[in-house]
Amino acid sequence: MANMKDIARIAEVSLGTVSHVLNGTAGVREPVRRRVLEVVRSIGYQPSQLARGLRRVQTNVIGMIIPDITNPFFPAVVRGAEDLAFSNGYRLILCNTDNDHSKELAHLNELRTFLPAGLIVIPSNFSDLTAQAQSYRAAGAGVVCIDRLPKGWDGDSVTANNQSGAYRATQHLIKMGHKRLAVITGPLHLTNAEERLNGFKQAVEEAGLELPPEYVQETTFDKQGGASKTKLLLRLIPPPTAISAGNDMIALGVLTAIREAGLRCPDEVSVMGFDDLDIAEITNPALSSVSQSGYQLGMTAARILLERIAGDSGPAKHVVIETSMKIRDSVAVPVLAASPRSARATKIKSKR
Amino acid sequence: MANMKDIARIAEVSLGTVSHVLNGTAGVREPVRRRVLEVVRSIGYQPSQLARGLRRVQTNVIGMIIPDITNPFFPAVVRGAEDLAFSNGYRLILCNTDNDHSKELAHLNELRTFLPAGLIVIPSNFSDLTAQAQSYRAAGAGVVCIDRLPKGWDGDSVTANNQSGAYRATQHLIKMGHKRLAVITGPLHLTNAEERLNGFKQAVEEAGLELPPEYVQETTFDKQGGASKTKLLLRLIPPPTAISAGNDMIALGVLTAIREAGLRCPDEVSVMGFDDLDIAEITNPALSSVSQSGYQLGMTAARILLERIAGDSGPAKHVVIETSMKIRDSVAVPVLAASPRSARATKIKSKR
DNA sequence: TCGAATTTTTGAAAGCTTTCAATTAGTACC
DNA sequence: GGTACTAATTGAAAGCTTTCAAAAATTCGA
Repeated sequence: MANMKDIARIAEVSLGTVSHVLNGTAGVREPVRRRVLEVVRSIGYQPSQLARGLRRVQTNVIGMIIPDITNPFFPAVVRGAEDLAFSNGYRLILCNTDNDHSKELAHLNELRTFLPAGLIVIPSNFSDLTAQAQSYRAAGAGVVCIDRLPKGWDGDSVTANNQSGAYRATQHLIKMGHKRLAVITGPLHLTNAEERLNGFKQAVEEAGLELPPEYVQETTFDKQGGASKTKLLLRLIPPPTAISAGNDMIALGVLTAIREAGLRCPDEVSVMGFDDLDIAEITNPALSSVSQSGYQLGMTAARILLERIAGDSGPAKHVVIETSMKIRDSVAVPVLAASPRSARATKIKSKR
Repeated sequence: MANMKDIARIAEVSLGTVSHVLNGTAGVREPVRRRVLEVVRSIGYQPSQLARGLRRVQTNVIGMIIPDITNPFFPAVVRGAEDLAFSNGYRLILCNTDNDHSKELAHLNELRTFLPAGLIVIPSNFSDLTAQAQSYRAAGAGVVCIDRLPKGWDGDSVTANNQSGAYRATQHLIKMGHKRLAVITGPLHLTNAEERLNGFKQAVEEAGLELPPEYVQETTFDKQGGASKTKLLLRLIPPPTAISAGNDMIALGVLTAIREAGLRCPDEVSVMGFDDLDIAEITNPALSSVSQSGYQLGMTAARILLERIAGDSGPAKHVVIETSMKIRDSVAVPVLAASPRSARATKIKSKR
């Protein structure tokens, strides 16, 4: 591959001049500039990112660390980040941690040796990111934490307004007439799961409703967790008439478990999701959910990172992205009978 | 960050020796070796991937070029590749092309300057990959093409057995008693779409059934395409009793359009998908589909690439991954009446 | 114990860019 | 046309590693 030395030779200028033309680091007389550019074009020269990065102590790489690209919420996040990064000349190195903090650590240590311009991280369980980020920042790289925050995080962050989203979703259930609301949360050491639970509790308390401890179940953010906890909830006496799920994957499990228990959603049990994944439209019944834009999450993180790279050294930024409600068919007015199990279920059309 | 010079100074050896210890490129006497390793450990040294790549003319980066990570089939592919790459010390740079060959070209040109060890590519529409791959290979980088192949591709490839998958799926429809089979294919300039169509046709011909040209519809690989072509198919006289979709996203649109036309699946129209995405379990009715493992696709590509990196310079490899049928509820025995539209639909349980 | 053969270790160069101090060219003004 | 500037250009060093030829150390056999 051609290098700057070739350009310099052919254009009959020095190496330094070629660099100045390419980077605009010093004034270059117009005819010379044109001559160099012409050679660059004709030869199809592209600067070595390695040599450039080595010299500048910074590459055009952004490390993106996420739990698992296979989880349907994350691709949009990655895409949002990639789009903005790409259009600004940056490239993404994608790393999956499977929520394993030792895998995360391995990625963090390895990525450092690429001298990335920055990192966008969805922290793993019990992440040690706070300490690691310190050394990245010392090396002049930005670190933006998204979706959920490790404990003690004081750097830039982009998160959804989980609390208000869950709060409004729960209000919706209450307005529909539900009095016995249960919640199946994600792992509560994750800030997003915790915030959603807080939003739920806030709405329940404000409405003066009781919340028996058995009505709050914690599990993993997946279908299986949702299904097993739902089985448990439906066996309680009295059972809840509505279940608020920590995310859509959990909600998927809830729907399955309701069906397997011989009950019908929304006739006998209402379900509310969170995330508004594409699948929410497809489930039967279509899932009402709190919509948060993963794409915007990722893109905002990239935007903040680019600002940092451009030199912004102001105080930490905490962007909170608002959610919106997507009302579909999984929530209805509850059956009035004390024990819905024995009640003659009457189909009541959900309000749209 | 510490560098090899520091190690050499502290361990009281030369730079070359440190390198030899780290890479095993020359015999180093045991006590010396231990001394160096001890310093490396205590200082937490990690080699600069940039300097190493620059010198070796090859980095531990693999470029992964795909149409769009947001498309539900691709995350598993990426994950399969990442898992094997990561465990062998390689990192993935992820690039989305949106099936736009100029965007693909931009990525290909830019990636080159990272001196990647190789590329895994799902080619875009009208991809110019064949020419580009040449120059990558000349630079000692492997290029593996997956999922679909650009025209004239003669390099390594990993694809699903699209033809046999579609063939067997269509046989299944025929065995269920369908005589009027329609197909909605993806863009036929994509080899995978074409192969699936061929498999479909093969089964139809072998069964001695007629295939009116209007029963073959081509569209994009998405919901919308599936929906609009289905509307068209259902207006034909006579309409098909079964529709084979080019992939599950198309099938999703087919299901929606059937419902919107006031018909029922599988009672009045049977539907067969391709890919067996996670959503296939969720649709109503659950979608019968041809299952292909994206994870295995990605992982196999990474395996071949690693073999190439390790020095294998044998002839091009063409791995074909077998598919399997996932029978669910979207296919049933067709209603016998000549015009299903007017027939009194009788629910017939699909065989499992 | 000596010389030859082998193994270890060393030092410098190369890979490609950016950057800085130093040099050269050009401009403006008298 | 010459001086005092300013602006443009140059050349070398630095960033960190690998690799190769050469030098030094060790081993082996007699």
